[in-house]
Amino acid sequence: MKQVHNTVFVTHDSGLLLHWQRVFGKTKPIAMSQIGELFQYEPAVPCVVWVDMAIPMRPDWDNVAWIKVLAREDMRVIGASSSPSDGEAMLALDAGCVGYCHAFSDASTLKQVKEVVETGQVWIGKSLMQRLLHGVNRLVPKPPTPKTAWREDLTLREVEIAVLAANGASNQSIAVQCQISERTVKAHLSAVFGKLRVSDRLQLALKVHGIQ
Amino acid sequence: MKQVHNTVFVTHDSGLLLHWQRVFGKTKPIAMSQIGELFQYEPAVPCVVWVDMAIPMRPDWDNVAWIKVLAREDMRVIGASSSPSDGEAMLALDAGCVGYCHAFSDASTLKQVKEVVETGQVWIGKSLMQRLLHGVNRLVPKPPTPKTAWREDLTLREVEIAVLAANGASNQSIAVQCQISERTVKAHLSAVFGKLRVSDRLQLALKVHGIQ
DNA sequence: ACCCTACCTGTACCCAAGGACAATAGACAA
DNA sequence: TTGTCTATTGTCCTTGGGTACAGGTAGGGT
Repeated sequence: MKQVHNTVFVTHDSGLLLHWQRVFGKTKPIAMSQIGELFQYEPAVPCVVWVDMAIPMRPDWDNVAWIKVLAREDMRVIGASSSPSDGEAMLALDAGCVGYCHAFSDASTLKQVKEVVETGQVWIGKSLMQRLLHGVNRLVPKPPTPKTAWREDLTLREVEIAVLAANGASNQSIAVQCQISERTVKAHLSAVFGKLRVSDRLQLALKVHGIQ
Repeated sequence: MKQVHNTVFVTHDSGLLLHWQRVFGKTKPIAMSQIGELFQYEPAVPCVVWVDMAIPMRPDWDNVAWIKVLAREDMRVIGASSSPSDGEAMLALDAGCVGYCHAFSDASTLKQVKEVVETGQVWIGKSLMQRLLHGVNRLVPKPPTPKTAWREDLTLREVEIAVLAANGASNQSIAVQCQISERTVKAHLSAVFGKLRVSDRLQLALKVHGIQ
C-alpha cells in the first residue's frame, strides 16, 4: 500500500549531485540544475524534492513560486545545506519544507530522511530540535559571515568606491564625491568587479551587504 | 557497523504491549509492567525504551529517577501516549526523551521512530513541530523592521518579479523563470519602481533587503 | 635604471535597463 | 454596461553602465 515517490534533486553542485545519486541511484532520480526547473515541474507521481540551499537564484521562501510548490500535496521539499544553520532550517521549515538536513549526510541518514518525509512526517536536525525545546530562541541577529571578507583584495580606493556603488550611488555622483572623473570611477569599478568576480553593481551590492 | 539496540517496553496495558510486540517481535524485546523496573535496569547493550505515558506511578520528569535514566548514553527513551498532546510531548522531550509519538501508531511508523532515535536523532510529531516553529516565529522579533513592509502595495506577480530582480536576476532571466516576455517583466518592474518610489533595480534591491 | 602597483584619464563602442506611448484580455465590482 | 485592476505584449528611443584599447603619473622595491 506504500505510495511510490519519485526523487528530485535540485542542485548546481555536481559533487553534491553525485553524492545524492550514489545514495538514491536505483530510484532513477530526476536532476535539476536550476531552481526555475522545479517551479515548472509537474510530477506524474508524488515526489520528494531535495533542494540545495546554495542553488543560485533561489528566491525567498515567501516567494509565490515557493508558496505554490510548498502547498502541493504531491511535492515534499527537503532543504539540504552544506553549512546548515538553525536559522536557515527555521526559515525553510516554517515556509513549508518538510525536512532540513546536511546536504552531505551519509547514505543511511539521507535514506532515513526520505523515509520520514515520505510518510508525512517532518525531519529536523537535532541541533534545532534542542533549541526549540529549550526555548533558546534567540537567533543570532548577525550570522558569523565575515562581513568584510570581500575587501581582502581591494585597494583602499576600490573599497571606497565599491561601498558607494553598493549603496546605490551612480558613477556620476561617486565621481563628484571622490573628486575624480566618471571615467576613473568606471575604471575602479571594473577592477572591483574583476576581483570580486561579479558582473555588475547589483551583484556587488549583494556581496557587499552579505546577501548570497 | 550498525550498533545493535535492545528494545524495552514499559507499559501495564496488555493490549499495547501486544501491539508493540507484533511490530518488534523479532527483536526479542524486554517487557516491563512497572516503571520501577526501568529505574533499576542496567542494559548490557544500548537500548531504546518505549514508555507508556499512562504507566501507573510514573514520576514527574524532573524526578531524579528520570534524570538518571535520561542522562544515560545507552538508554534512549521514547514517550508513547494513547492520547498524545503537544503539551505532554514538550514536557517529555524537554526532560530528555528523544522521541514522542502515538502509542498505537502503525508498524511502519513505530519502526521509523526506532530507526530515527537509534541514529541519534529526535522524533517529534508533526503537530508539535508546526507549533514549535510557529511559536518561535512569534517569539523572535525577527528583523527589527517589518521586512516585508515593502510588499504592501504590490501584487503577487510584482512581488515575485521584484524579489528576483532584487537578487540580481536580469530581465531576460526573470522572463524565462516566469515564462513571460521580457517586455512584461519591464512592465511589472516599472510598476514596482513607481509603487516603491525607487528609480532602478539596485535601489529596489536595497529596499527589498532592508538596507537603507 | 627598471619594474610593479595604485591611481588617474581619454575616446569609442555595445547593450541592458528603463521610459513613453499604445494595446488586448480576463476578472470583478458598481 | 461601464469602469477599474491585473497581467500581458508590442515598438521606439534614450541613457547609464560596463568594456576595450590606450595611455600618464607617482611611489616603492630590485
